[in-house]
Amino acid sequence: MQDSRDERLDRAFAALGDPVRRAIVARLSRGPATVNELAEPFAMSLQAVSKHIGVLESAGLVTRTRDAQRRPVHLRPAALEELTAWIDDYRLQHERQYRALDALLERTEGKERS
Amino acid sequence: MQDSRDERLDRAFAALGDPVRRAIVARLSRGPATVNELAEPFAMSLQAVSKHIGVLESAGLVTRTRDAQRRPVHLRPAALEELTAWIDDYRLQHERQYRALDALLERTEGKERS
DNA sequence: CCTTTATTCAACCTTTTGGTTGATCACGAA
DNA sequence: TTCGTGATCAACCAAAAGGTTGAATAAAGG
Repeated sequence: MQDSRDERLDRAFAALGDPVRRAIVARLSRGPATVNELAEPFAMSLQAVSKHIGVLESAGLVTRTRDAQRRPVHLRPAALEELTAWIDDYRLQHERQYRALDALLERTEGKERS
Repeated sequence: MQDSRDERLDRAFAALGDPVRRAIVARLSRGPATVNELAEPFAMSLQAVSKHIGVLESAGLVTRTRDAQRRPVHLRPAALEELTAWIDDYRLQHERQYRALDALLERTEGKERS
């Protein structure tokens, strides 16, 4: 599995595009949790939740450690940061673009009036 | 199609989990573009790109206007903002959580030493 | 009108995703 | 060693995603 920045973004954004996985991330923001704990709120098998965690892990959004038989899951805030960075990059570029356009229109109007 | 906040987030995050659609968003951050213009960089049919735009639109990330036969696509920065808001919410909560934990550990160590 | 240009609709196909169940593995406790 | 608990692996299935091609629609330009 290659791991370019684009591929990481693909997996991370796609991972968050599922309500179960977003709920898991939300839960983990309050601290690590085991698979059992994470599965508890959902009306689905433990295995299904385990798969969701696998998806989050391969997206770099969480890590798994070991504690006896348990496999506590931890949030990886750096991955979240990378996502906001990507979004803000283009959101702010768009904003700048519009400010520039407004300025241009204002100058043009000025000329037409004169 | 119901349109709860969760469903919008689902669609928006999932929409960005595709490199073609992220490239389209990146392009649109520099200003509106027609379907033809948006399709130009990709080695795929116009129809496929049109579908991608449809996905972005139903996620609320872009809007389509009309200009003669053309259907210029525009970025909707408010939707991007909603995504960063969601992420930052949990990213910051996680950070606070850790600061609180650190503080607790520090106090405990202090007691053990005394 | 007829043609060209820009785009969408529709049917279809293949791959991926999100779930299931049953078996297996890893560990701690008795 | 055996048992119970926590989690993963594997095989399978239905539904959704992402692409294709061909036909249809909308508007401008001869």
